[in-house]
Amino acid sequence: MNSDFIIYNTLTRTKEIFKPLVEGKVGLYVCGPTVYSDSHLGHARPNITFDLLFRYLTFLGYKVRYVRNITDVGHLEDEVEETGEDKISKKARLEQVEPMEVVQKYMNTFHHNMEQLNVLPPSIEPRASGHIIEQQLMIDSIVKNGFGYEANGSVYFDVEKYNQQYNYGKLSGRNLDDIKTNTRELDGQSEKKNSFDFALWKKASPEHIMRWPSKWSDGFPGWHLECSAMSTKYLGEQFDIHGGGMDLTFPHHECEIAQSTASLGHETVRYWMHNNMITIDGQKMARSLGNFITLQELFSGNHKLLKQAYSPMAIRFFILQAHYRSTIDFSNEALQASEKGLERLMNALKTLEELTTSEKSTIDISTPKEKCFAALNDDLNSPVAIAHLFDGVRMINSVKAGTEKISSTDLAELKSFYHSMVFDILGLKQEQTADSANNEILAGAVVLLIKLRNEAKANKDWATSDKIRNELNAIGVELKDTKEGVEWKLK
RNA sequence: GGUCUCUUGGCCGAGUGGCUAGGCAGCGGUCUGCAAAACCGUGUACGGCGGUUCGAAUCCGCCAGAGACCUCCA
Repeated sequence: MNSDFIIYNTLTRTKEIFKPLVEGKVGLYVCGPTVYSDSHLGHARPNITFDLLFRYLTFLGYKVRYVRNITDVGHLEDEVEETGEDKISKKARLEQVEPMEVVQKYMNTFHHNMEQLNVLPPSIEPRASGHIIEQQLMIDSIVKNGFGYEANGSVYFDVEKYNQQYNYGKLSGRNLDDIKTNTRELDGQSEKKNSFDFALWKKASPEHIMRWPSKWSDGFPGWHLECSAMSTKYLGEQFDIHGGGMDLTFPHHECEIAQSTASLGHETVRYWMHNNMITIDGQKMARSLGNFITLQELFSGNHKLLKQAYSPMAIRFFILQAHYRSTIDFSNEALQASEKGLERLMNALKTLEELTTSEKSTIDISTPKEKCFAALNDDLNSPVAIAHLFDGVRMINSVKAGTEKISSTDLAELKSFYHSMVFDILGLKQEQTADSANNEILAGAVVLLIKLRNEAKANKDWATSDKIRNELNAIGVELKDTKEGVEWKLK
């Protein structure tokens, strides 16, 4: 690549040329899910966005260490109850359910869903529960440096003191005075010096079952701490990119900066990247609004808002068709449009394998290619890259239709470009509809029926030929009469 | 209430001070026994009102509407 890769840095609010800390290597940390319930449509966004980043950086030749955590401690207790089928008494429930059971169950679901979406696994997937010691050590250094204080077995971060020396609010564009006047006063915060101080270590209440011993109390780490501790552990005291959803900017990422700075004396992250939200009818998806759709429901179509099932690839394509920093509004219409567009793109990839070549090309294949990469280099602009991919689709179809010609060298280049862009970078794949054994039997039967239909056609017995076509269509096999003969495929 | 963002053709969505993506849907045509697919042609959209400018949908102001964060959140 001869042009620079540019990314938007939330910290500076500008697009910056990406320069890794170490030549040829990239350290990438992304906030992963809290595994207390099924993964939902919202989880698809950051994971696909940063999967694209991971894939593209890799394609550019970087050796990427991608760390994405699993949050499996902290506020888990409350959430377990909220999944509430019915109101089993708290105590009974806590006695019956091992928290790690909940964690394991939803972590498995998450992994399965990510695989369906063709999201590559990260290089390291650390769990907060496995890094309690690292977190405790970090608390030690924060306290030692004077930015943390103990109160009644819990440890809090002293935001006001930190802000005297550093800038609390630099990422989210807030200043402490505003926060002071606008933070809601909540009950039970009396042990904190200020309401905006946040917990580094929380003493566990008697019924809280996830707890670890410490010199302060039996308790659990504060919810911002894991990312600071684990990113530093695996990527070093300074690393390239930290990603996550926009809703994490404040307070989560702001607190991460404060913790790391308070502990190490300097910031760790060079580029902050934030993906925007998915909305439904213009509103963020939330349990309380009743517009919450899990990935499982999306793939099966089993939800009142869904008119049909949507394949994982249709969801992936839908998300890639919007820029990651824009909100994207969910609707059946939009998803159906993506589904059809994806089909068109994937058909063109099959067509690419069947094209006949000519002496000279009448098309310029370098244009879509260059524009595609230019788009990705410009802050990962996947929608524009896809637009240029469709320009190429028109070329491919024109060659097939015979209105344009392509040389063998151009065809080879075009194939290689489409394979890299569509499969390796965008991470799309042809969907499998049946296993290969079934396919063989099915193919034999379909070929036989096509043969019978051809005989009927030869006799101008349109009733029979249409019947065969319609019946096959009804069970999911689509026939097309082309100049080269009859083509068929599973719908 | 505070901070911030957004408002693009039927739908989704890029982009940008003049050369005005793309997908889906629609319409007309070619092809076909018909259909499908494919191909060709077709839409001067940028919330409203002012201002700056030779020129703004793109910059500025005001108004209206929507949303995000401020509490767990992707």
